[in-house]
Amino acid sequence: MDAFFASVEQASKPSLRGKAVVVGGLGPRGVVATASYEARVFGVHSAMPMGQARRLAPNAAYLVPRFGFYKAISERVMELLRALSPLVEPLSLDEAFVDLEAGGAAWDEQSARLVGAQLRADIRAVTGLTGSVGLAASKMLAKIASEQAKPDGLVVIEPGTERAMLGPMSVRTLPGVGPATGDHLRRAGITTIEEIVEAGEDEMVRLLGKSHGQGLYAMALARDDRPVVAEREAKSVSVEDTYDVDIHDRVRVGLEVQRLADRCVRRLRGAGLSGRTIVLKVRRYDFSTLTRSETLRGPTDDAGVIREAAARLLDSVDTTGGVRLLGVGVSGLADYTQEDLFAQAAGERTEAEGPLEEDAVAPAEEQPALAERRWAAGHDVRHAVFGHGWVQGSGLGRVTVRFETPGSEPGRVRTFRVGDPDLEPADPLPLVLSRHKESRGPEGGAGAVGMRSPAP
DNA sequence: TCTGGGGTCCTAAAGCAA
DNA sequence: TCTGTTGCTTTAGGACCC
Repeated sequence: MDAFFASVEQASKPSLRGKAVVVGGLGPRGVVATASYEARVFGVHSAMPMGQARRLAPNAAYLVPRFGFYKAISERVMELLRALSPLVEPLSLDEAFVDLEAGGAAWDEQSARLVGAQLRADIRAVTGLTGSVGLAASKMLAKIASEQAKPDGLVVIEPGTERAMLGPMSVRTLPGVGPATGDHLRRAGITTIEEIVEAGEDEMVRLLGKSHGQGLYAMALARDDRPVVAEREAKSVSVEDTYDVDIHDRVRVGLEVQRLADRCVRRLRGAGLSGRTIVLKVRRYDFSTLTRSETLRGPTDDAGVIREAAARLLDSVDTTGGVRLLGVGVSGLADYTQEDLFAQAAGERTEAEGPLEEDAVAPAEEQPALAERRWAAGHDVRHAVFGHGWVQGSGLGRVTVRFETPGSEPGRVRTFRVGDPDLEPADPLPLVLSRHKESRGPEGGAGAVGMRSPAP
């Protein structure tokens, strides 16, 4: 999907169409999750600190992500993909590989193009959003093709043309080459994919190690036979929080770790999982990050056990100077939900579990944050008189709401008191009227789509 | 107002067992 | 019994991806 989060917001908010929209964390330490193409013109891009984005595009609309809504839309798209083939491998909410050959949906360039075009139309009809399709003989190439196809396009890489196409491209095009590897290669005089080929496999292994070196060399030759894998099991579950200001108080750090442990356990149990290895993550005031882990004798999903392990791990960490982020994770996952056989690993474990189930009441000091969350920028609201709208901004005891819906004209803005009883949070409205196939548009969008090698 | 959150995979060192 | 090799597990960190 093209600029997925931002596109969803533009589709639900007519007044934002054609405008610069930035979705991401709005706190003092937020980063950009997605920028609309209009915002990218100003140089705003994913992972950029929000403050920098605001300097570059001060007049853009800044919105908090609505993951639940994006997930629901993503589900609809994934359904369309699964109708094409049982082999669908989601990479994220807005991207997936599809093995069209395995599904019998396509067997050559011609049939693949047809499927891709129809898919784009279907996605447009079902979600109202556009996206892009990349068609090629491997996952790597399909991914590159889909990048080229964005926004709102379809690109086919024809078998036999791969090497010539890749040759002049930057090494950074290859999946797995990020800033560090890119720099490493550049210092060795390698900036293009053909230079990887010229350097040879041995040199790549010498530079990057066996696994990475061999992998990249193969990619540079357009050799990639990784299969599309439908169900990949989770290998870890974790939660983490970055705090608006560094935490110095050691007691508070301990409390936060307990809260994170509880949240982690809730997620773990929600997925019906247990795990053996508990991981504590600490990012300090200077952004240095360290992890400490402990492996139990058997998997657990017990809040007391995981809390205690996290607390023990924290004991071994120096937090003087302040802490910017804390995280708790569990890996070494096992599938059973049973009461674990080894809970006594924490021998003297008391039932000091406290209020775990369901979010305990937020501490008083979080009340302002709570009010802001209730009126988070971009979230939907309903007013008893003016109807459905969304929060444009809030502060100083006021909320500004724009009253419009996906199908309406751009709407009017009104301001209310934060405590106005006529105003309440609302669920997002569907982006497309739930019609049947007849309302299918001529254009559409989709995620990255892969196709296995056609027979030679 | 410098740098989110949720993951995956790889490497290397150290301890231990065969 | 001593020494060396190999391999597995645990731990810590880093790179990368969306």
